[in-house]
Amino acid sequence: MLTERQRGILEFIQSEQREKGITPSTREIQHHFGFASQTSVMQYIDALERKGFLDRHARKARALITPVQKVRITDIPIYGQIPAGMATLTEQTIEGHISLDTRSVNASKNGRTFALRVHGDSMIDAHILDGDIVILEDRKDVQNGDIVAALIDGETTLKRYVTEHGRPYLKAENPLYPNLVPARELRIQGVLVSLVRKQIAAPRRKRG
Amino acid sequence: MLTERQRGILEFIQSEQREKGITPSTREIQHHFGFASQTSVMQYIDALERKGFLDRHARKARALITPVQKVRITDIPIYGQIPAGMATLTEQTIEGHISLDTRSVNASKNGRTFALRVHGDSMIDAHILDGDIVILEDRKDVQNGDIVAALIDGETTLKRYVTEHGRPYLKAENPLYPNLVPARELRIQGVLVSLVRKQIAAPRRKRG
DNA sequence: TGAGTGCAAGTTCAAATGAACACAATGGTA
DNA sequence: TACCATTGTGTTCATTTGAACTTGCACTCA
Repeated sequence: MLTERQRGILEFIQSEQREKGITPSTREIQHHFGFASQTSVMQYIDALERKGFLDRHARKARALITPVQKVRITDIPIYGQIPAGMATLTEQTIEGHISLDTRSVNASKNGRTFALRVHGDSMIDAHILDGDIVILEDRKDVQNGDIVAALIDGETTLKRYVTEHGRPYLKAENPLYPNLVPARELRIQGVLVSLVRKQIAAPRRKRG
Repeated sequence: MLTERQRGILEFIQSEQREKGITPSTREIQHHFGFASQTSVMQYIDALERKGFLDRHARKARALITPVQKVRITDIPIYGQIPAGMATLTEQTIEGHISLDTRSVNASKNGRTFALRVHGDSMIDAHILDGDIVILEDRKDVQNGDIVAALIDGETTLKRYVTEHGRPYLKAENPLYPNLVPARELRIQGVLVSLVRKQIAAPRRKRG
């Protein structure tokens, strides 16, 4: 699809974006490859754009969008708790951020994506551990069997959403924890789309 | 630390970088905030740089480096198999890439980081599932209890590294699988540092 | 043989862009 | 009071930078 030279140009642009954080100008590319004319670079950029390996913001400096940028990193805020609904998700309650490329997350474009740090082992049978970071999406279409973050007694907890005989309830994936049948409304805050676990260096026990 | 306006400017720069992939020019920032003069923006950028919230490439267009870029995303290659040792980890065997910020991974600076897609349920009791992506590091200091990728019978498998009476062996975290005591040498390819799970939308079964 | 494509050089332009300097108002602090 | 940081305007300058047009060579394909 690409010629040797074209691939070289694209890789140089990408490596500069990754290492320096900025896109090289056409002259900078020119000098790196030792071209006598800047026009050569323009032609390569034309070819790369035509073949779909590059997007360009016309007449803007250093404005080449390569797959490095395209696989947009979503900078997801990590919350400790979501006490009073999504409205209170302010900057203050953010514990940190996590970055993932969009392919790694099952996230759709619509919903807002956020993350929670898991407390406790109530979802251990779903293989979600204490300390895991779960990526959730503020979505409307919750389905039977989805793992969700819900507001119960003023606290956000992670549970499996199950409907039985048309009535929804929340199921813990640990026999030690009871199921939760909502008395009134059920406030779903997000649906699990992805999970990130930072492995601890020296595990104390093999199983819980 | 930052004034309201300064934070607003920084957030605008970051949101443009995230959404459009390119850093706004000083004039673009000016027009977004309705300033009559471009100098105002220059002053804010000065302040942000002085306070350490921004890095600047002098005299280069659209060359502001914000924390969005700083938390360098490590573009980790995902391999399906590592048959014949690290030497054969060529571009061809790469299944894809995954991006994580360096904080999310336990990765040290020394070792090379790579990823494997997990096949099978031999590590189910360590809560590692079929289809999970495990992030590993090519490290020398393997410790008792670490989960490692090792080469066994020409195939890469994920197992727990256990030493007993001074002799190392590989333990599957599933009673259905046998332990593996190496006859000769043990080829450790990487130590588990992190894990990413892409949640499937509609789970068919709750447990294996 | 002619058309098309990739590659490279030379030249010139206009716009985009970072930067500098002068001036001024405000609010807090030493 | 004097000093300083913050905020804002107005103006000007020198580069930087993308872009356009031309010419030339080599190679492939019809």
